[in-house]
Amino acid sequence: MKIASWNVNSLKVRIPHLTQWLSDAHPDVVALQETKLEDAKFPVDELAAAGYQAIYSGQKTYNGVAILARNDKGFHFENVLTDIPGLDDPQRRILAATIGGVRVVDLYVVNGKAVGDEKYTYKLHWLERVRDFLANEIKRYPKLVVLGDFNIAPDDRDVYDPIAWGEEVLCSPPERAALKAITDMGLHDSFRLFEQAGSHFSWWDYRQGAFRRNMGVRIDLILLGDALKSSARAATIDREPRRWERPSDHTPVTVELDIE
DNA sequence: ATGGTTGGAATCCAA
Repeated sequence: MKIASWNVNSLKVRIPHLTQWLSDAHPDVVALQETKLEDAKFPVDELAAAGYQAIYSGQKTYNGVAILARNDKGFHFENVLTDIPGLDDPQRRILAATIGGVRVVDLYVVNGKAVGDEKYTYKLHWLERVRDFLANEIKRYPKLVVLGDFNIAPDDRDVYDPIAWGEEVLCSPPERAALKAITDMGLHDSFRLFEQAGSHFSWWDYRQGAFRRNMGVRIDLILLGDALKSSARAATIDREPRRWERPSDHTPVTVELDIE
């Protein structure tokens, strides 16, 4: 089973990129973030033509998450959640479903803007609620995958210039501690099961030729529960779509699991 | 220190 995550930064603009990449990479399950589309405008037909069914939780202009699954595998979306139980949040940032026996939780973590900003405070609070939610999810569904745009670089290897970046947003100790509180529950960064070197990034700023200069950060993650860790066969970052015309500022990340 | 780019909306906000 091949599972991917991609922050598309407007699905309306990126439908050609997404359908091209689906055709190239043939993932079984894809978690999307920043669709920026109301549910009524979700491109169900275009994705069906590409061979994928979808669930989605969107809003106008901001945020928005979706999960795609290949039609030819006979997958169904079961036990779908669009909110953290008990958290009343209009921002569409979480979507969970069970697909082929695997629990998939798609997250679009709050960016936070800057350390100390009210959005940063909201980010840390939101991550606490996510941690509590995931503690219950992993009990109920040991075969858990948590993936998406975490808006946190796990450590200095995941930042092009950690000295310059310092303890700014995406790298601040409280954010990294919030991520560690999640991974400490037995949710493993799949990319680091295979690759230990730095300079592997998933997001590059649109400005100043950042992609060409590989000035990026690795903030798009796929976490695997203990029960799936030994099934992992590969974890990759596909830089190719970032080279395409009018790209998202993020590129897709993938994990291959040795399960059907 | 500042500004650089993109998307979606409305001529500014979020990333």
